[in-house]
Amino acid sequence: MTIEVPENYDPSQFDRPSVTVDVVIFSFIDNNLKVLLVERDEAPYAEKLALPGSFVRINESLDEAAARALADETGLKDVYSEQLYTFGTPDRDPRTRVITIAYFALIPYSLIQQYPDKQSPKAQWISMFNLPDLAFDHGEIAHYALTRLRYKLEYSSVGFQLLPDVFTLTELQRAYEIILVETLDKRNFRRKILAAKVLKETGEKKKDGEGRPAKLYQYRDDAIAEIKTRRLFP
Amino acid sequence: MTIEVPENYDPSQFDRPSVTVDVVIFSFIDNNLKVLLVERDEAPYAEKLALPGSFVRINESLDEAAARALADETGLKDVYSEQLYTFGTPDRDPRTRVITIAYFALIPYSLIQQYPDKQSPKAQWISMFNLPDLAFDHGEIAHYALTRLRYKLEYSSVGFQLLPDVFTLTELQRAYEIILVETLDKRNFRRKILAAKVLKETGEKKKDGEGRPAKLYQYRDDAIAEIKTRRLFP
DNA sequence: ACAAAAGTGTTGAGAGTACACCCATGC
DNA sequence: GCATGGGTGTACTCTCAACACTTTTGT
Repeated sequence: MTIEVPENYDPSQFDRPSVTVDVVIFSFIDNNLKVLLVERDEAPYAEKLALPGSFVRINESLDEAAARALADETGLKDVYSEQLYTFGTPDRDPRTRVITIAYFALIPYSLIQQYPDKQSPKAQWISMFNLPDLAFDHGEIAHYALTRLRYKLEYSSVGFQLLPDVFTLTELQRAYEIILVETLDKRNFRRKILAAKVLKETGEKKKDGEGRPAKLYQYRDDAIAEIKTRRLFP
Repeated sequence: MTIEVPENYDPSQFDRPSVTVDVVIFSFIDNNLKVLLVERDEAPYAEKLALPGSFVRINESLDEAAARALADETGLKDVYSEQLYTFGTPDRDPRTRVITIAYFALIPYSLIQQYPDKQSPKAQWISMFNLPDLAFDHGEIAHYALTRLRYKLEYSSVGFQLLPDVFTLTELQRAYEIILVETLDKRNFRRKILAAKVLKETGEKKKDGEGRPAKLYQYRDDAIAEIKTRRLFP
């Protein structure tokens, strides 16, 4: 919704900043890390892409606002999401002072495919490694989220959240490799992921594709995703 | 000119939340981790202690607002400070909707002692291990900051920021032990701290105190405080 | 000389890393 | 039977963790 404001509109007359949430929604699609972006059709930055976001309503929590923004664009609820950082330089939105609490979320693309009509027609999935200029400081926010995602891949095991319900270890490894931009040793990767005990075999095997069929795994809901790293002090 | 407004926009009411910063300021005083708290003299929570904080002004960044809040209570500028988390449940302040961006800061008590008159008379240093009930959700925020501090002690080496300009390794170890609530091995502690190359000897020795005089160290400004931990994947 | 705190090395265990071949399936 | 990707084990290295005695000073 937009309203008309006078020519002499002066943002500083509002002594309260506006508060929004913006969500960096990642998924792994076509062997690529993609982020969900929406077209803006209002000034400023019309025709630039932006992160999905929303004003924080007066009676909802920040987490709720982020979940709502995510659901508006994807139709999904109850996905992995966490608060990222709060961005609030005075000039990040040229219209008025806007402080945004950024979130990041990981969703399996299979859920989107299941209900394709629930995804907003304005939303599109763009490769994180080939981002266009985004509106506001959203490019910076997206890259901050990527850094956080890489960091989390290293000390926890949230990688599954980006993949379909069932997947092979090779597919999981491929996702790690593409996001981290490096190759990993197959045997060591498997040993560590399995040692973390966050996966369970489904008993099924992947039928399509060439070569020997791969075992299919899924995430154990009861598992704790944090992998203990060595501590600095014992 | 048009601007975007919330979907539930109602011009007759103020639908913008207030935005504040609150700062958890730690120092190590009298062999204890202490946090700087201020007396409130207005309702609600009059006579309860609260974190130092301030409304975010319309033309200052969040970092600037936090630095200002910190300087108002301590007289100090340019101290270690970072954004912690943003708290925004609708009822955290009973008067009105207030979203607060929490920061945490580490300062050496010696700086306070140097200019004692610059510290606000309303401010007091309270043991983090014996906190009274604080106003709003400030108790929760302070404990969140403690968790972050402990975590940072383990993978980086920010411990010095809590100590005077020069200190002995035993004093530094004592601080780690008290904050982490565990005893550390003296030889292993020294080896790791020195291997991180964030300290330099001053050449001086501590003269007072009993026993053999200890070498005095200070922080190397050019050092990088992050200690590399083992990565999950090579 | 003794009390008090500073300072210093070594060894065993466990995790990390590097590396190459056999297996199951479809065509 | 061969092409394709799946799956497996082992040896070396390095960091971590545990542990006790000597050194320097003041009294």
